Amino acid sequence: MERLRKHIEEITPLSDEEFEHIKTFFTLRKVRKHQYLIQEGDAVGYEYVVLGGIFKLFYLDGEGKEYIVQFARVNWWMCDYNAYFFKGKATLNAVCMEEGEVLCLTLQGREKLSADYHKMEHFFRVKLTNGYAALQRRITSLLSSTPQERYREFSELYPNLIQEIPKKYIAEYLGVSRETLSRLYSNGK
Amino acid sequence: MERLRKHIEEITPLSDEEFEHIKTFFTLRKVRKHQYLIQEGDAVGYEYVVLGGIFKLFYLDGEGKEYIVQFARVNWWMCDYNAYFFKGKATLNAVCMEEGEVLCLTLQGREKLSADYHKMEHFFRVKLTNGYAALQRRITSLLSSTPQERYREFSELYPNLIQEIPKKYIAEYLGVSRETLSRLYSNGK
DNA sequence: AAAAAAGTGTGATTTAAATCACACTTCCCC
DNA sequence: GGGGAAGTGTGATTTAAATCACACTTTTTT
Repeated sequence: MERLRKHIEEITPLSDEEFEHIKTFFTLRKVRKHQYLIQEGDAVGYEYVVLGGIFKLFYLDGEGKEYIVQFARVNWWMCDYNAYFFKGKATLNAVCMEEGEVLCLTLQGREKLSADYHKMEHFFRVKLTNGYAALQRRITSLLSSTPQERYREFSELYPNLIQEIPKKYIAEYLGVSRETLSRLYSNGK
Repeated sequence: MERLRKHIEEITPLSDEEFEHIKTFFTLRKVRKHQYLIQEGDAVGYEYVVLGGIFKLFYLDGEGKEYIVQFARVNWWMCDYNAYFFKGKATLNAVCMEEGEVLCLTLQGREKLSADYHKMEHFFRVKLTNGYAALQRRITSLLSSTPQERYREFSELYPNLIQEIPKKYIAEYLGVSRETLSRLYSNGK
């Protein structure tokens, strides 16, 4: 929980009492490899802040092919936000790729925290601001860049992830086949 | 300005005095066809709320090809948020496609409004929430859907836009060539 | 009202990437 | 520690979409 406090305080300072109350909205969950946090078709009760481990958020098409919308590591937030905010069924899946822990927050929790603490509303707004800007960049990249450029951008943005996760999944994130990705760096990148 | 009030009050009610003060942060600007609101390479001083007209936000690559990140019509917000929030140079362009009006808001304005009025911070958070969810869906679609599926999704989401803007630009939004898009609906969709 | 610019449909050709196929390696998990 | 699953590289083939080319239409501009 101390990690959560640090995370929030990167954006806004909290008093001890405030944090004592705020933290009651979060529940800790340990997650093992291959475990699902969100499953397509189910309601989405929580959003997740990663405390440790690696997760992927992905869409599964009719033929069983995966398309990775997001990876998530420590301090990343992860959810199928369409289902979560609008109380629909998940179209995305979230799975643990490397054992770790997450904190879970319900939508009511999020809204209550935002309503009760201007600070927390501010915190969420700043996080969303950053996230929105990042997604805008990702869209630009998906539209305009070649696979090799996307690979380069990715390795600059997440140099550590490149080492730690199978290239197969990086291909699924970049929107190319694993074979094409493999040829990108065996040939002259 | 009444339209702005209505727009904000879709999310949170405002007293007359509140709105009187809030509106001072916005400046009105009439925009003619082909006019730029944001130009690649420049600093991004404002974000824009559209009161009327149609706008496109796009990336221009080295060969002069356009890739449309977003269209914007009444009540849509539009900006190169990476440049705006992080005070960098624009990599995107925003241009008027059909004469109209926008309200302009500086980053300090936005932050001041958010700090002074919990309500406004709430308003911005809700707008970002919706926007984030929409971009998450767009990414899923760009990764996993075929051009024909993306075209169908687009025409369901924005049936009116389909009529009103040249198909050429819809192609640039969907990430296909205009020829391919043209063949999609001449053949059996 | 005429000229220019922008947008559109459709065929022919090229091309980048997907798919298929298979051998090899590494990672887990019983 | 051995067996199966998961991941990887590389060639051959197929395929969807980009590109090129051009005629035609519509919209803007002056």
